Amino acid sequence: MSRVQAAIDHAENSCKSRGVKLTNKRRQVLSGLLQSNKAKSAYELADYCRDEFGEKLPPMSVYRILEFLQEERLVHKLNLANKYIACTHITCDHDHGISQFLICDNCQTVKEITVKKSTMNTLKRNVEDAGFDLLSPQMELNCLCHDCKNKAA
Amino acid sequence: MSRVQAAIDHAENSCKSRGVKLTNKRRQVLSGLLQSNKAKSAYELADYCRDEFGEKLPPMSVYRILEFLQEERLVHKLNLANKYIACTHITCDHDHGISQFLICDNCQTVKEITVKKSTMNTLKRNVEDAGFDLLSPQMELNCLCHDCKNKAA
DNA sequence: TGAAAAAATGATATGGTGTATCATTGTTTC
DNA sequence: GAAACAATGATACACCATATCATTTTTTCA
Repeated sequence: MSRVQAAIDHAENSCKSRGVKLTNKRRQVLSGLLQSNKAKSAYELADYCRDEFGEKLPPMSVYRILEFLQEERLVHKLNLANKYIACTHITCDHDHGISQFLICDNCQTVKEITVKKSTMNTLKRNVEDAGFDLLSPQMELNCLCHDCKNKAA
Repeated sequence: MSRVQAAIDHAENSCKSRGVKLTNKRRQVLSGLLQSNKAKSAYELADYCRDEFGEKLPPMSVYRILEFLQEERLVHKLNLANKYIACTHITCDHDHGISQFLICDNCQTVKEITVKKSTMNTLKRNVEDAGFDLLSPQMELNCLCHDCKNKAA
C-alpha cells in the first residue's frame, strides 16, 4: 500500500474515532497535500481536485475543508506563504509537540521538525523577559535545503 | 524634540551618508510607522498619508517606498501579517543582529527583540540536523502581551 | 418510513494584498 | 538646457480569503 493510501486510511480511522466524517472531497484535498512535499494553496488544491478527480470544487469549499482538516490535526497552515501542508505525523497515534517548519527558498520543499523542548523553553523565557507570553510558537523558517545547496555548489 | 522627529532626523542623516534620498513621501510613510507601536499595512499607510498630509499616494508607490525603507534598514516587514513596522534601532549607529518580533494577538502591539546568540545557534544546529540551512532566522511569534494578560485577569 | 434537523457543499460577490506595465514628473549631471 | 536617471502616478490584474445565501446530502428520531 502506498504511503499516501496508508496515511489516508489512518486519517479515516482517526476521524471515525473522533465522530467526524472524512468525506470524499475532504479525502481528495488531503490526498492532494499528501502526495507532495511542498505546501499548496487552496486554489492549487481546487485545481488538483479538478484535474485529478474531475471535481469542480469552489474555493470556498476548499477553505472549509482545509479548516476541517486543521481541526482534525491532519493539516497545517503555513502562514508565511498562505499555503497548506499535510501533517507529517498523521500516522503517529501519539500527540506531538509544537511543529516548526523549514521551507526551502529555492525548491519550496517543506520539512516539519520538532525543536527540542529545552530550546523552546529558553526562547519562551526570552520572550517573557520582554513582557510577552508565547501563544503558539509555530515557527516558519526560510531555509535552503541541502539538495539545493549541493546543486548550487 | 519628539521621539518621532529624532528618529526621522537620524534616518535623514543615515540616508545622506549612504548617498540616497529620504524624499518627502518616504519621510511621511516612515513617520506613519514611527508614530505607532503596531504594524501597518501598505494600504493603511496610504490612508495615513492621505488623512495626515493630504497626499494621495497610490498603493504601488507605498510598496516602492516600503521597499526602499527596508533596503535602508529603517523598516521591517512582518511577513505573517503582511504589515510593516519601523525598526526599533533607527537611532542606533551600530549594526544590530537578527530581530525577532513578538506580536500581541489581542492588541497587535509589536515588540522587536534580539534573541540570545546561543539560542539561535542551538536552533541553527537543530535545523541543520534536519538537512536545511537557516537563511533568515527572522521569527515572528504570536504572543499575548502582559498588559492584555493583566486586563483579561 | 419519512419529515425535521443538521451537516456539507455550491454559487456569487466582494475585499485585501501584491505586482506588472507603461506613463509622467522631478532631479542630477555635465 | 538637453540627456540621463530617479521617483512617482495610473491602470489593470492576479491571488488569497471571507461573507452571504442557496442547495444538496446525511442523520436523527418519532
